Amino acid sequence: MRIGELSRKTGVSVPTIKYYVREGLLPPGELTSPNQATYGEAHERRLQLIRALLDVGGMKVTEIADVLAALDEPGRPLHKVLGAAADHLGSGDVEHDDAESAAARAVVADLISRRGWRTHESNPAAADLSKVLAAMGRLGHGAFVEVLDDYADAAEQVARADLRYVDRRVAVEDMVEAVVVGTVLGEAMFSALRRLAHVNASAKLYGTDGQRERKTS
Amino acid sequence: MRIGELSRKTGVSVPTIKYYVREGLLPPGELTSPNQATYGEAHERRLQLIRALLDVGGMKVTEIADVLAALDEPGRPLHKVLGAAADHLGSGDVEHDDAESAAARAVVADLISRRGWRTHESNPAAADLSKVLAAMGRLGHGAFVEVLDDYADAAEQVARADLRYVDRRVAVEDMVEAVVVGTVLGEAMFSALRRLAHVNASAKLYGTDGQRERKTS
DNA sequence: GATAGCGGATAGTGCTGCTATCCGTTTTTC
DNA sequence: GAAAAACGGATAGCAGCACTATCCGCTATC
Repeated sequence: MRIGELSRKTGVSVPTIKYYVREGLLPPGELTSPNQATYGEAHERRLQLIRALLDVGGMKVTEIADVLAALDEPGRPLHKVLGAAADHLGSGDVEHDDAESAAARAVVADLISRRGWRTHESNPAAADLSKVLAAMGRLGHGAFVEVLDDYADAAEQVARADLRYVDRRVAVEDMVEAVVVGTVLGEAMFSALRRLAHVNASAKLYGTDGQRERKTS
Repeated sequence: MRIGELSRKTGVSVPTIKYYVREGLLPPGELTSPNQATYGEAHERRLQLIRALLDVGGMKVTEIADVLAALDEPGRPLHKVLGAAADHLGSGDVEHDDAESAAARAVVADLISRRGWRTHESNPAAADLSKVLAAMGRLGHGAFVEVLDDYADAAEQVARADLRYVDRRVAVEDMVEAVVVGTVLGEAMFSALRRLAHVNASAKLYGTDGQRERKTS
């Protein structure tokens, strides 16, 4: 397959494919002449993965490059791949040093120990959680912690479902990719489901349907 | 309060505050002279909200402008505010017209009817969900639909918790804002919790702790 | 042998979220 | 009451991102 066909099959323009190769997202095609190359199914699949992580997962090109590099490494350390994939899910690195932040960190520490979670406050996700809670506190929505355990229950359920899916994958080769897809696209999936459930729940409560059109900017 | 103090209190630089005013995110200060203005607590709070939606919620400046404009409208139509807030959560508007998309739409329609959700396929969230499922299908992870109901259960639980929190707000004034904060920051909160739960679940299963440091690029 | 497509390289684009600079005025400080 | 700082308002510039356009000399194809 030459680059034009790859472009047609995936819907990604030829210059964009070249760009991905330059950025290390996509391995270059195999050269048959000094200036001719062929691409295989692996390239097609990888392009689909790139577009999914980019369009649906909302990842940045450099983040995707990190994930794919970790994915291609022979001795893939799972936590490295996952870490690269999770980086984009975190909040910005804005540091606050106020009372809200301290209180939020305490709440997170309590949550972790209360639920017996085998993790530590040094986990980036814990820091992100603190940031969210601190921001809520600053906005006068500190009472949101009252539903924290409901959220945690739901998160545990989703995590169990993710593991169940990954565990079902027989080949270890596919497993790492399954984890990445599950983590990144699963996030988008839950987000959409949450909005649907939200509409449903408020329809039941208030009798409105909450339908609307997508903004067409 | 003059702009310098507002800047010091919120940690937002003076030029950035001016920029937010220009973009309509923040109302201008009250003029005391042709070129002097004062700001009140409302400005301080609004700035905190802007920073939270921007840094933690990952919203764009124009999206925040839409949300805040809807929030300031006298006869706030809740679904309009929510819609503006939800726009940023959607996936890109990339249209595919393949078999995967059709199958995904069917799965979504089935899910909605099976769960008796009071919504319709025309809901943007339903379209987003279809896009996610279609992308998974294209990647050979179509089997992920097997955990769709676990996700939906969790989403329902989170939606119920959100409504419970919002319902607790006595003043209707604060309610709309509570919905926005709950929707946008709640998303970030769940994301962090999911990652924590993920680490915990895989630690229980595989005995690893999955700890890692945040990339410092 | 013409024409289309190719690989590789470099430069440019549109958008986003600020940041820098300037102006003339006002407030503060000494 | 003079110097310095801060201010409001306007315009211009910047860095990062995800491409996109153009050009080159070469190659596959009709």
